[in-house]
Amino acid sequence: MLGSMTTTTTRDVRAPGLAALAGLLADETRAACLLALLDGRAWTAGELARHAGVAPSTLSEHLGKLVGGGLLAEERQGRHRYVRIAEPRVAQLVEDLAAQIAPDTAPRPHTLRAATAGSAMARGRTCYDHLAGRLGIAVTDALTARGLLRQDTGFALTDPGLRWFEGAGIPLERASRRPLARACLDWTERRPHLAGVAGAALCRHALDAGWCVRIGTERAVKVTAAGERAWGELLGIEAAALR
Amino acid sequence: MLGSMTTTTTRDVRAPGLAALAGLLADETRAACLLALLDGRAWTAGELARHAGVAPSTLSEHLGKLVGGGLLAEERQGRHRYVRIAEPRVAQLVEDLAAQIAPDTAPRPHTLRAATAGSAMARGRTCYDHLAGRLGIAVTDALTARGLLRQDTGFALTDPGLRWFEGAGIPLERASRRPLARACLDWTERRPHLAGVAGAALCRHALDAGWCVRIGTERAVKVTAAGERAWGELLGIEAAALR
DNA sequence: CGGGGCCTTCGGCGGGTGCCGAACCGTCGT
DNA sequence: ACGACGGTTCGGCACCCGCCGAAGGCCCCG
Repeated sequence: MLGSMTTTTTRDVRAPGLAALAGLLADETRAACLLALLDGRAWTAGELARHAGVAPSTLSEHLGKLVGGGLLAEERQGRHRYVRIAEPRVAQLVEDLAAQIAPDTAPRPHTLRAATAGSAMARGRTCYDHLAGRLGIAVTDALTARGLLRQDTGFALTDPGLRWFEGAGIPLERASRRPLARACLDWTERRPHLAGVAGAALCRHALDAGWCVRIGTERAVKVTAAGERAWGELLGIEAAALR
Repeated sequence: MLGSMTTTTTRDVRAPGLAALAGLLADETRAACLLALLDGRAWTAGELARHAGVAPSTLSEHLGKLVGGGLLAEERQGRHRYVRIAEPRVAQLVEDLAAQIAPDTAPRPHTLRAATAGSAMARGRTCYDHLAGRLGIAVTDALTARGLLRQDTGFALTDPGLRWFEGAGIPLERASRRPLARACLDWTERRPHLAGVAGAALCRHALDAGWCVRIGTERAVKVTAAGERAWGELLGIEAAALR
């Protein structure tokens, strides 16, 4: 990644790569794009322009930088330019960065519509490719309480945890360079939840199996009736904790 | 942290906090300062100015931004202004960011002096408050091979691992909000090594007990003769792996 | 084949910011 | 008490970069 960065430097003390990478994130419009793309989907340039509130021409230049920097991957289809986050590590980086921001610095919603949308997001949402919000926390806590996930000495699945995934019919790609389990700090709950290969597999399975459905066009997800049963049977999660 | 950031925004889609935080890292001079401060020590403003190759007045302004943004903490002593990384999570953020940069993008050393210093750094160094380089990898691998650290399902100490730290006389602060074990991606070896509370405690103990000593004014560390014995007895690390 | 939608390129504008040198202030040493 | 030194403030300069509108290209659809 970061293919287009110059390496010309007089002193090896300098860090052009680091500054250039941070520079890609250091613009409000580009940051808004990356946060929007954290939903894991591919957006068109026009959608992002309207979302960020800038002219299409302006956004086109931003996309050029983000794609050139390796943060985004693009896919041209006819007259549309679809763009998505290039790699999970990019999503992780944006998440980590966002988690550094003090909670009280985050803007509060003003309108009722934004408030209800916000509370839906707080209940449950996807964070790139895994579950977050109160739902993500509840699942992570349940895994931990049942001895399937270990958080007290780090963050890793246990052997019973591996068997649980197998028993639930959720295959885990173990050959991946990506870590099997990783902590992602939730920026509404300020608590870690399950990310990594296992987090992504669990989220995908929950959506495929109809345990959760996406609501609206945002990242928010809702637990279905079937989901309440499944989460309860498999992890002993109370239905009340999912609402 | 990030106390001085404005929250005035017309749309909650915007992410002024994220962009502002990234903006602090998006300058070559500031990035050079942060990388230098990754040695965990406190530097004076003048040292940093000479290190970065800019006028003292210029660096003073940079320090104002970094301190104001909560990334650095300062301590005034007489006519000196000592500055250090404010919190471990800031160091973690810089490490994560640096790890994103492609290895072949990293500048290669030009002079012989830089090359030898580079190889000393590659052998062993500190990464903020824990061990890195080949030494850090060797220790992490040895912990993993002995079943004290689990990397295959995430990154966490095992129960024998907890007892090992106790038996070695290395106390672990368990009440901390900081994770006990965390993976830090080494940017010379491109492999994870032990960070977090356990990594910091192990590094501090290794320096206190004389297993390692700092060489030069950089982050590089060297394994002593006593260290070779200790690493061998406690973790079965071959002396050859430490050189 | 023509029209409209999506995107990109280009020119130009304005604001932000990194940089320096000069002047100033406080501290430490002599 | 004086000078040296480290750090800061200020003014000014130059550059970079985000923004827009206008114009053009490309693709799809009618």
